[in-house]
Amino acid sequence: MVTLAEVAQHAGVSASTVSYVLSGKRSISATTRLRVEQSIRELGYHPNAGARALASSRSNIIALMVPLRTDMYVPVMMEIAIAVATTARMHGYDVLLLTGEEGPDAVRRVTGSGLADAMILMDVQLDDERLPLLRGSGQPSVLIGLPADTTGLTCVDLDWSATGALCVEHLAKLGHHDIAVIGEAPAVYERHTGFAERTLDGLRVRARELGLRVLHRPCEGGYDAMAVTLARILDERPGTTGFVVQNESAVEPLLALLRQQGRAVPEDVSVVAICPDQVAVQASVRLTSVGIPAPDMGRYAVERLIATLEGRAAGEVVLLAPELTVRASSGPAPAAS
Amino acid sequence: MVTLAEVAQHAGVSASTVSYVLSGKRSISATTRLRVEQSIRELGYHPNAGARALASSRSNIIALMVPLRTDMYVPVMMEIAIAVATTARMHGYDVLLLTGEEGPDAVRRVTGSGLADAMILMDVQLDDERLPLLRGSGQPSVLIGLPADTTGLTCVDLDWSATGALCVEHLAKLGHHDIAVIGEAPAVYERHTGFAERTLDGLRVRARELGLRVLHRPCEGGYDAMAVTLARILDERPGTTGFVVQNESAVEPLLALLRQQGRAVPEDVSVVAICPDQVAVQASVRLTSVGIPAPDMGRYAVERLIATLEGRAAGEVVLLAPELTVRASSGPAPAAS
DNA sequence: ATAGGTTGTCGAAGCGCTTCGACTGCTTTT
DNA sequence: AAAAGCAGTCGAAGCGCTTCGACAACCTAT
Repeated sequence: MVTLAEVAQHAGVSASTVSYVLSGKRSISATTRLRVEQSIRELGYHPNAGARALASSRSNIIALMVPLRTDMYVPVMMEIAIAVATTARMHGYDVLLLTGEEGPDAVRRVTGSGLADAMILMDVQLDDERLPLLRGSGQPSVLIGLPADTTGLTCVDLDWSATGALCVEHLAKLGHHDIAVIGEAPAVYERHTGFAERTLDGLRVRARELGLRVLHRPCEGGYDAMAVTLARILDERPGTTGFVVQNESAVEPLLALLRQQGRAVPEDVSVVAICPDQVAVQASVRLTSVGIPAPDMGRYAVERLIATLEGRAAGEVVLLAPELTVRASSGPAPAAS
Repeated sequence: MVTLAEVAQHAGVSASTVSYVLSGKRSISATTRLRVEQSIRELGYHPNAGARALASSRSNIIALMVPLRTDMYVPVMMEIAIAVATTARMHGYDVLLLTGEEGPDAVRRVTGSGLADAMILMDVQLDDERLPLLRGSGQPSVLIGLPADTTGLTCVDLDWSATGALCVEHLAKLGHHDIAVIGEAPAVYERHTGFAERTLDGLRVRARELGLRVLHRPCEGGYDAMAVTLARILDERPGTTGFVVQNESAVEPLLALLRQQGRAVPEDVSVVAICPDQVAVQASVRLTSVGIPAPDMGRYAVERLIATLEGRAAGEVVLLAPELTVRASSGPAPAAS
């Protein structure tokens, strides 16, 4: 293993000079810099991470806490994680992968040991138990998701409330009056995950303003669960012509079931999904959808975090505006029979 | 921030004693140990990760390199990643998330800087450019996937060749003669990803032994691509009654298209999928499938790695035996018309 | 009783880096 | 021409921990 001292000796300068060449924190003459850089290359020098962390008390690591539940759409999580890792690298940071499993302890451990300089938390619940710790520790952090109380916290999220409103507006404009919302699995609501509740609220409020009727049903993914849920919905509100689907894994089953029952999409019923664009275009009917900008969320989170680390920013909530793309699954409501 | 020295002072012992209490590397009297542990708790001490890494030259971090491509089934990646993180934590290790993007440079960086003690590589290609570096660096590592040359490497993977054979055997036993294989996206074959090629080889060899005809077609996911692929297959081999699907995102489209064409599953055609069990049971027809044991793969990888770090193991290839579960998508071949 | 082991503890020497103050020659200002 | 400033470099002091050798104090065998 090559050390700073060896590079210094090879280049004929002192260790501190090499350090300053590396960090750029003091001016170095062009000739010296070149010589040092040459030595670094020749010897294949890599600064030792531990020594660096010890001396500077900065690890250049960002901790990312991902949920290990699988009841939410996993590819979105993965996309966010990858965006976080990629963006972090662009800024010279590495990413430590923490699972939600450890819970608050992980926050304590990472904060206390100086393992990471900052944290990103995903899958934030409205009343998340990690938040008091985070506030108390003074650890720079960004939440992906919106808890109930955001004082002193930096949060990045899709504006789910606006997302819900947008879906219902689209259907209203097309003349639909009875809307059914296929929600996430019941467990998601039970643990008060912000995005699910906010979507529903935003949707309901706008629906009321527009004079639409809304029926909301949580739904596990898969065909069997969807079949039961759909049957109940059509039983209770036979006139339902618009569907908003938030649970990605219910989308395809819904389309298949509707087809099977002879209800044409979009002639008889319209479907609006809340899902990544890639899913929307790969479905059996190209779906009118509000996209989930996972990469943006990851990227923003890292950028906010680094701004905070550099003292360029403080607690703040960033809500990304939702965008609805009209595709082939929504159309004018059928004339009332 | 509380330091070792402060704990030592509080407990009335020397710093080294506290260190030995923590590591258990020398015997400590019960009374002293208790006193030290008490002080640690009272002061809320957490060892500093950087200092530890510097002094011991072990970071207790495992680097996990995940592909950032999205042309392969993402949830499997995520499941592996989560299993890796969870297992690693159980052994006192943290996980650093590296994206494939950096490629060989990441290996150099992590190896050189002592950031991580070991690496796990996913999405290994048959002739992976990271391998020479890995061999050269002496960095302990485990591959999830099987390259062409495994000398000196530790690898964990599903036995894809046996998987392919298993699928074809099942269909043969049911009396099918003409088999079509819906493969991964062409790009996956082009970059010589081991698992795709091995599956195909295993399947073909066994098919020849059993006297079956096999037609293989790579296929992007989604309805449109699948429609084209299916049309071509049925055009070339109208008598095809058995399908083996490796590309997860082609499965549902295939089922929908067959249904649409009036071919009943499993009465007219049988479908065997290679996918996680969860996907198999959630599909519109409960799929006969060979499962992908993602959590096992992650867990094994970490356990091998830790064994290597502790000098309890050397390079070795672990192939997990595939298991086929019969569900509702496969049945006896229809009588020849 | 004495040589030889154990057991439990301490002190000190680093691990490889960052960073602060100090110093040397210059160039600029007055 | 002296004072002041600046660019460029160095030496040394740590950062908080692990680990090695040393050394008491005690226990066992002869």
